[in-house]
Amino acid sequence: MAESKRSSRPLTGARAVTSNHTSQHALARKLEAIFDITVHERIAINSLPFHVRDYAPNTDIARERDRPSQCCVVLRGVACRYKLIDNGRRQILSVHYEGDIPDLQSLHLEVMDHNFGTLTAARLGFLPHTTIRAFLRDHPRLGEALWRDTMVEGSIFREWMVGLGTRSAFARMAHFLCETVVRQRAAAIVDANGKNVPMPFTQSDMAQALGLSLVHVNRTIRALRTRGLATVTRSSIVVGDWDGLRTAGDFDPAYLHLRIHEAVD
Amino acid sequence: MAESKRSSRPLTGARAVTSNHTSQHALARKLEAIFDITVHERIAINSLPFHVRDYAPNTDIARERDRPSQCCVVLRGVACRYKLIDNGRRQILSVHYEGDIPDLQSLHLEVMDHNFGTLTAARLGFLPHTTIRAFLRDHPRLGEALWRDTMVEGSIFREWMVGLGTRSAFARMAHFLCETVVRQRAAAIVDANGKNVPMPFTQSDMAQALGLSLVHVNRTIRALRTRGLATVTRSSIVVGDWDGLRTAGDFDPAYLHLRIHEAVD
DNA sequence: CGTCAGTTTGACCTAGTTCAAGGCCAGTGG
DNA sequence: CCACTGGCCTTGAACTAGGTCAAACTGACG
Repeated sequence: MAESKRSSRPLTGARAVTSNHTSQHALARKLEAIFDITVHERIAINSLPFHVRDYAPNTDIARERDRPSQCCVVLRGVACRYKLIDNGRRQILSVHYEGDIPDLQSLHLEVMDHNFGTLTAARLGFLPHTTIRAFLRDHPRLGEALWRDTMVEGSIFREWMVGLGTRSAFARMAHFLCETVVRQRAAAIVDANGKNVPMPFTQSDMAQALGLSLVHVNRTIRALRTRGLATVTRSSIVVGDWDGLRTAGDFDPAYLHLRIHEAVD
Repeated sequence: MAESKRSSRPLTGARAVTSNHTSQHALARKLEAIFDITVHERIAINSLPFHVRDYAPNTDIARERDRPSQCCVVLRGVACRYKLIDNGRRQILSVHYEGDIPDLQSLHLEVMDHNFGTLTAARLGFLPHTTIRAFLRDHPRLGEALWRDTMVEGSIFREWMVGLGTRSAFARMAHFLCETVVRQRAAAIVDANGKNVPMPFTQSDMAQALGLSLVHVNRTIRALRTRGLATVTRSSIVVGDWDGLRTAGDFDPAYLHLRIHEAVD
C-alpha cells in the first residue's frame, strides 16, 4: 500500500511547448477509430489551437473536487484516472493513450469525482471549455463523435467491472494485456499484428488497475510467462500465444467499439 | 453459480399499455435531478410519444450483440444491465430506477456489449432512435442533458469499480445500500430523509452486483444488522445509523452528480 | 559505486468461496 | 383448509485464491 510519490503540485515539472506539433494529429486519428470523420472535419480538428505541455511521470493534472475550465488530449505518453480510498489504496479507473481525451467529462460535470494524472512522461494538449463549445457549435457532428467517445469509455468501464467482479487474477491480467495490445494498435503506437508492444505500466500500476496486490501481479506475470502466453517486462509485452492469451482472458474486443476490426492473426 | 431462470424470450410476459401515463413524468424528473430544464422543455419531454409495456421480473429486454433501434425509459420498477461470463458467473453492471434511460448508449453504439433486463416487475416506455434524434434536433439543450446523463453514468461505473477493486465486502455492501437509498430518494420513490426504503434486490442480485458470493452477502447483511447500521430484508432497507453506514461504506454522494444535495440527516 | 525505484521470492495468513443441508413463506391445486 | 412446491434466505464446516510481511535482488543513473 501507500506508494505514490506522485508530485503534489499539479503543474510542476511541466514545460510549455510550441503548439501544432505533428503529434496533434493524434486526436483526429483517435476519433476516426470510432467515428466516421469527413476530410473537412479532420482539417478542423487538426487546426485546433491546443496549448501543449510536457509532464513528468506520475504527475497529477487534476484532482478530485477541482472544477477544470479546460479539457486535454493525450498527445504522447500514457495518462490515467484514479481514486484514492480511505484505507490508503488507489484504484486506477482508466488508462489513456495518444488521442484520448481523459477529462472530457469536465465539459458537462462541473466537479471532478476522481483524480487524473500521467503514468509515463507525457505530452498533453489543452483546450478551454469555451473553445470546445464554440467548436462543437460549428461542427455538430463532432459533438456526436465525442458523445460516442463518452459511451465507448463507459463500455470500457463496464468491461473492467466484469474483470474486477468476476475474473481470477490470471484471467484479469490476460485480459488487461490483450486490451493494452489492441488499444496501442488502435492508437497506431504499434502497427497491427505487432506482437511486441511497449509496456507503459509498472507492476504496481497494474496492481492498482486490476485490484490485486503487487506481489500477486508479479506471480501472475510469471505464470503467464511459464505457460508461454506472454512475456511481460518493464519495457515491453511480448505475446507468445495470442489465441491462448485471448482465451485465458476471455477477451472480446467488441467492447472497445472500434470501427476497424483488425484481424488479430 | 448458474442461477438465472431469466425468461429467454425478450418480449414474453410483456403487455402493451395505453401511453401517456402519469409515470411518464419520471423522465423529466430524472433529468431535472441532474440538469436545469426549462418549463417549455419539460412539457416537450412529457409529451414524448412513448410506447409503454409492462414486464415480469427477470425478463431480458436486449441482449449482447443485438442492434436496438429504440431506447427505453424505466417508468416503474427496477432494471439492470449485466454481462454473462465464461465461467457461468453474472456481473450486474448497473441498476436503473424510474426515469433512467438504461440503453441510451444504443443511440450511438450500434451493437450491445452487454445485456439489459428487468430485476423487478417493471413498466418501460420505448422511443425509436429516429424519434429521439428528431427530438434532440428541436431541443439541442436536451442533447446536452442526455450527454451529461451518460457522463454521470460513467461516474457511477467508476465508483462501482472502486468498490469491486478495493473495498471489503462489508464496506461494499454498506456503500451499495447508501447508493440504493440516495438514488431512490432522488427518483422520488421515497421522500428525502425516509429511512425505510424499498428493497428491490434479492441477495443473489446483490451478490452479482458486488462481485461476492451469495453466502457472503447473507453474512455481510447479518453483520450490518448486528452492528446496528441497517436491517435489510427482502422487502425493505431500514437504516439504523445513517452516519455509521455512510462511514462504513466510505460513501460520498458526489459521484452521483445530483443537483440537489439533500441534507441526509 | 551508492542510491533508489522497481522486481522477485518465500512463508504465513485471512477474507471470502464452495459445498451441503435446512428453514421459511407465499402461492397453488386438490 | 391443508399439503406441496419453488424461490429465497440462513447456517455450518472445510477450503483456497490472493493478501501481507519481510527480505533480497536488479539495473539505471548520478
